[in-house]
Amino acid sequence: MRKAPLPGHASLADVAARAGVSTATVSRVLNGTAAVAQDALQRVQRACRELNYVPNGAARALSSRRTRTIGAVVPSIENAGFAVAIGALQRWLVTSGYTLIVASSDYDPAVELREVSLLMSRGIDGLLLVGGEHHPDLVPMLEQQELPFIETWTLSDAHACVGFDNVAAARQLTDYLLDLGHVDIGVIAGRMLHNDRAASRVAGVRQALEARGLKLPTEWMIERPYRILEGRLAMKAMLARRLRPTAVICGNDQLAFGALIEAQASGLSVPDDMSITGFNDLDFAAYLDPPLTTVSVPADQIGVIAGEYLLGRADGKPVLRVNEVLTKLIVRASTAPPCSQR
Amino acid sequence: MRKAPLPGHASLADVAARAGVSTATVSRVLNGTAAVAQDALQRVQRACRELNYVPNGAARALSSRRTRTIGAVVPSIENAGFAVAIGALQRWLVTSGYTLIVASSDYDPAVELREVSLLMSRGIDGLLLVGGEHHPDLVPMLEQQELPFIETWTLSDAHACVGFDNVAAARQLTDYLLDLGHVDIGVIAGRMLHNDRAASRVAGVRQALEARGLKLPTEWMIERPYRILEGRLAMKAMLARRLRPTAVICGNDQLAFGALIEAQASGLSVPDDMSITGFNDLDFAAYLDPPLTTVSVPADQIGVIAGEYLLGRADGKPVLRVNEVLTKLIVRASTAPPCSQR
DNA sequence: GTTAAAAATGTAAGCGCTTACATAAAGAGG
DNA sequence: CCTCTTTATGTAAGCGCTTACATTTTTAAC
Repeated sequence: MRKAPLPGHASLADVAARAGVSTATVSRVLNGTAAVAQDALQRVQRACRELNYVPNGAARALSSRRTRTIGAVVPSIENAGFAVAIGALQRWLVTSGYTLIVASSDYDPAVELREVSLLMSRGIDGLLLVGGEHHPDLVPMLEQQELPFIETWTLSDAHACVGFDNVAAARQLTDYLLDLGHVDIGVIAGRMLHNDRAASRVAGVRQALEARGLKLPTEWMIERPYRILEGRLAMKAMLARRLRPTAVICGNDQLAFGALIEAQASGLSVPDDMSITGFNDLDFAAYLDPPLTTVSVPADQIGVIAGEYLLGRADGKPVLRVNEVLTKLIVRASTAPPCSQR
Repeated sequence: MRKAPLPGHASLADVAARAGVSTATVSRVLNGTAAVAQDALQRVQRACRELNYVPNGAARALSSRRTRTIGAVVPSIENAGFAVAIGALQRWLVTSGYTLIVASSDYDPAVELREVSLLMSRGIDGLLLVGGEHHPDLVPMLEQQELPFIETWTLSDAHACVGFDNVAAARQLTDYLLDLGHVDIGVIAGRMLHNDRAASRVAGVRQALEARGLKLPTEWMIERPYRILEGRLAMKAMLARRLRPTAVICGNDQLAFGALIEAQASGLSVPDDMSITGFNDLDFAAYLDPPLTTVSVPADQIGVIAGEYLLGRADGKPVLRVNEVLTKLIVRASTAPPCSQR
């Protein structure tokens, strides 16, 4: 049941026939897997052009057992950090002829598991995951199918990873505040359920505090989704407490943004009356009033390194299991010593 | 060369053998394409579970001639609007078992063409594009391969589309400013080269102006990439002019943000000394000081409708070629009548 | 009980590539 | 000029599914 030789949908066999060579030779030209004589090569290229030949990826994947596709499942593609990493990853992959499938898990391990299953049945050669906290069936499934994967935004001692130590980063930020003289420090964290990065950051704050004999009071610890509005609400709640902290560490820049405007709306001066910090150093952080002290995270590097790892694995090349990227404390004007110190 | 019956990598034939049925029956169970007896169905499901069966998407795509994958090529996945649309599209697709491949063109038609070629050769059943301005070879290529595609963020009279009339939206915004009494209106536009949305918005401003016998002076028309910093620079340049406008229309919220802080840094009061508007109504727009007057765009709707269209086409169902979504003028506090009017 | 129609299942031919392996052509060495 | 490599090309067997078609089993109708 050979199809009619329409100009569209030409197969490799059509190209071979037109170029007067075998399908094997055409395949060699297309993939550069073996030397082909000059004239044959040109005849094949010409035939491809004339027939508007578009390779059939499914057939190629089936016979070569490589899909040339990488999957990425992130909590939310709308999150600027993940979007940047995804963008960097894709731009890197395309230089090797790979495509990228993306999916969002909405911070739900069950959804993440389903998405990964779908990607696997669709066919991928590698997978990018965020964080180290997954559905219990996820990693066994990946290992059982021998699918290379890498965890991002975290450092793992079990799996391949590219990221940073969230605990240490938060500790550094807290130490900076402590060194400034702050003692009463509050936290507006992201939701910690199914988000080990958020949880680690809070743990880092606690560690730094405890190292100086301080504690994080329950009433100064508020947990909210990563949104500007939620930051406002959280700050409003915090300011309603009997005592208020002199510095508030926020889980990310959005929460900090919201916290900042709410503090100002309540008549507080930042940083004079209260210091506020963010995390991620998104584009707007430098332009808030006052400019936000935060921690920059090289999301693009994370994406690229994940790509290098995954393609390396796909090609059987040696790769590093653990890839640490550097975060940096960006001190701007939203932090200062507490009133009492001046 | 039958592979060893490892627990991983079981094929449909392995499942069939274990369940004591033919491969056709297994396929029917998996796809629900035909009725299967109760007991056979259960035996098959059990066998799948026991063998950890994962379907081979390449084989499925090859024989069924459907990849169950949609492609999306946007200018930049880092752009919040596109990220939202992509997220909404993916969440919609997954409910039908479809996956999404994404790629960024960086506002370059040549790159867009390459990305689309790559996606086509990898195999997709439909394609989302942004805007109506492409490389001349792009649409012919899609039509020749009979690949369903839809243009987004724009309305087209030639192709399928989901979006809005950028000219009309900008006109509405400008009319609002004109009604407020502004006569001296400047524009900080996004780069118009290879971005018909940006160009259309400027055209809309011009139309509204001309309808009242006004013009957009060259020195009040600045074109910059969509970034906060660029907005600052643009405003700085505009304020350096001999005469300054009483209102500045910015191509998007980022430019408006930058313009706003630069105006304030120069000692201007917004909106008293100058009105400023944005476009898109991103999350931060409502929280700027003053809150930004802008135009909201339902990016999530665009993504979902694009998904409906593409899946509809893939299933041969009737679909609407033109899908208009509604933008809305969001009046906040960054706009007011000009000084002279008060 | 017989027969026709409906329902369930099986058979096997591809889908369009890649890639061992076989074969032929072209150089190299003596 | 003939054999031995080396290089270029062809042959054909899958890759793991779907699906038209054939066959068998069940159910319904009379």
